[in-house]
Amino acid sequence: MTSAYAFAMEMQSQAQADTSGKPHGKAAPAGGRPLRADAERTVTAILEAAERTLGRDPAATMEQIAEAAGVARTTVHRRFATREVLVDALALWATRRFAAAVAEARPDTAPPLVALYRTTANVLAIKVGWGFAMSQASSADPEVARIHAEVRETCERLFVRAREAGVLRPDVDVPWTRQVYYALIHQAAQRRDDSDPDALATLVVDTLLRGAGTPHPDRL
Amino acid sequence: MTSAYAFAMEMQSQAQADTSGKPHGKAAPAGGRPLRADAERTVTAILEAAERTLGRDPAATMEQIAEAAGVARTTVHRRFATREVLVDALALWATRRFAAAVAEARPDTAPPLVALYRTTANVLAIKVGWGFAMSQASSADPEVARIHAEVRETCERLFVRAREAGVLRPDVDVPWTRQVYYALIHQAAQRRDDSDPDALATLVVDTLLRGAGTPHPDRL
DNA sequence: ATAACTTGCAACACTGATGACGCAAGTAGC
DNA sequence: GCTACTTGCGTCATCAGTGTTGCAAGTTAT
Repeated sequence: MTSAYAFAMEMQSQAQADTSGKPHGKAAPAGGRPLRADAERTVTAILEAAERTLGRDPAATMEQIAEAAGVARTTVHRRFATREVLVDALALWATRRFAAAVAEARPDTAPPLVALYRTTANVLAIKVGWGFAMSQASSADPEVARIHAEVRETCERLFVRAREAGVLRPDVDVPWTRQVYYALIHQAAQRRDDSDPDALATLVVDTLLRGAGTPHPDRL
Repeated sequence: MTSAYAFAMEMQSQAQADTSGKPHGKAAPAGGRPLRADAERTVTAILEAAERTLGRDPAATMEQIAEAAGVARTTVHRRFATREVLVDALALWATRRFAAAVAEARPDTAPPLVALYRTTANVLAIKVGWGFAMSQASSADPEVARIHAEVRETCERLFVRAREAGVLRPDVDVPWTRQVYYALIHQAAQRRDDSDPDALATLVVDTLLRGAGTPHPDRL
C-alpha cells in the first residue's frame, strides 16, 4: 500500500458527521485537520488490519482488529469512535479505489472489448485484498451507495455499447449480464492460487462471452 | 411448506450431540422422542421464521426470530438450546433437501444436458426460500459439510460426462465451471421477480453454455 | 376428565463487546 | 530542547444478547 493517507483523512472528515450518536457521550475526536505522521501511519495500519481481520471473520472484535494492527484497542477507538465508523471508513476507502479502477479503464470511450478487459483486470486487482470492504456495497453510507450505483450504470452502458458493437448477442438481457459479470469477478477473486490479474481477467471475460459449452451443438 | 416435521425431528436428535457445552448448565432438552402436534408446529414455525429473519439479517437476534415465529423467546430456547444449535439444525434441514433435489435429477445417469437442466431447476426451487440456510455450507456440522462435498463431486462428475458428450468444450476447467455454475444459480436465485423455476433454469443453463457473446466474432 | 405436555411471562445471572477517561511515557517536528 | 501530539495501559460504566428457571394458564390426547 502506497498512500492510504489522503483517503484515510477524507474518511475522518466524513466520519465526524455524527449521524445520530447512539452511544453515550461524544463522537469521534476526528477533526478535519492534518494528523501527525505517526498518527497517519496508525490510521492506515488500522484500516488494513481491519480489512484482513474482517475478511477472515466479519464478526471479528475491535480487540482482534487492534491486535492485528499492532495497537491498543483504545487507540482504535480514538481514531474511529465506533465500529460502524470504522467499517464505513473502510467501505468508503475501498469503494473509491474501486470507482477509480473502473474509471481508469475508460469504459465509456474505449472500444467495448478493450474496455471490458481492462475494467475486469483493474477491478480484480482491487477486489483481491479488499474483499471485505467491497462486500459492504450495501453500506449505510449514502456516498458508498451512490458510487456503487454509478459504477453499476457505467457497467450497463458498457454492455449496451458492446451489444451494439456486436460483441454481445443482440438479445442479451443487460441487467442479467451485469449480474453474471459481477458474479464471475467475485468468483475469480476468490481463487487464492493463480492470482495473476491478467490471467484472471481473461478467464472472466472468456467465460462471460463464450460460456462453457461447445460452439454450435444441436442443443435441446 | 408441507411437512417439515420429519426433518425437524431428525435435527433435534442430531442437536443433542452437545459437542462441548460452552454455556453454563444443560444442553437442549431435545430428546429423540416424538413431540406433541402443537410442539412440532412450533418447531417448524421457528425454523421457517429463522430462515426468513436470518435471510434478511444474518446477525438477527433470537428475539427477532422468536417474534417472526410468533413465539416467546424462551420457547425458542426450549427447542434449540443455543443459537448455534438452531442455525445448524436449519442448515442440516436445508442441506438434506438440497441433496435430495440433486439426487432426484439423476445427475449420474440421465443424459448430461437433461441432467443439467433438471438439476438446475430442482436446486433453484430449493434455493429460493432457503437462501440463508444454504449459505451455511461451511457449517461446523460435519454432516452438512459431507453432504455438500458429495454434491460437489456429483456436480463435477456430471460436468465431466457433459464434456465427454461434447456438451462442454474439451478444454474447460471443471472446477472453475462448477464454481461458475454455482454462482449463476446463486445469482438466479436472487431474482425476486420472475421466479418461475423453469425459466430461471433455462436462463442459467443457457448462460453457462453459451455465455453472453456473439457466436464467432473475431475476438481479441 | 384428567394427566401430561406446552407456552407465555417475568425475572435473573452471566458474558463479551463497546466506549470513555486519565495518566505516564514516548515521539514528532519546530 | 521544548512543546504538542500520540500511544499504551489500566480502569470503569454500560449494554445487548444469551441462556436459565419457576409458575400459571392453556392445550392435547387418551
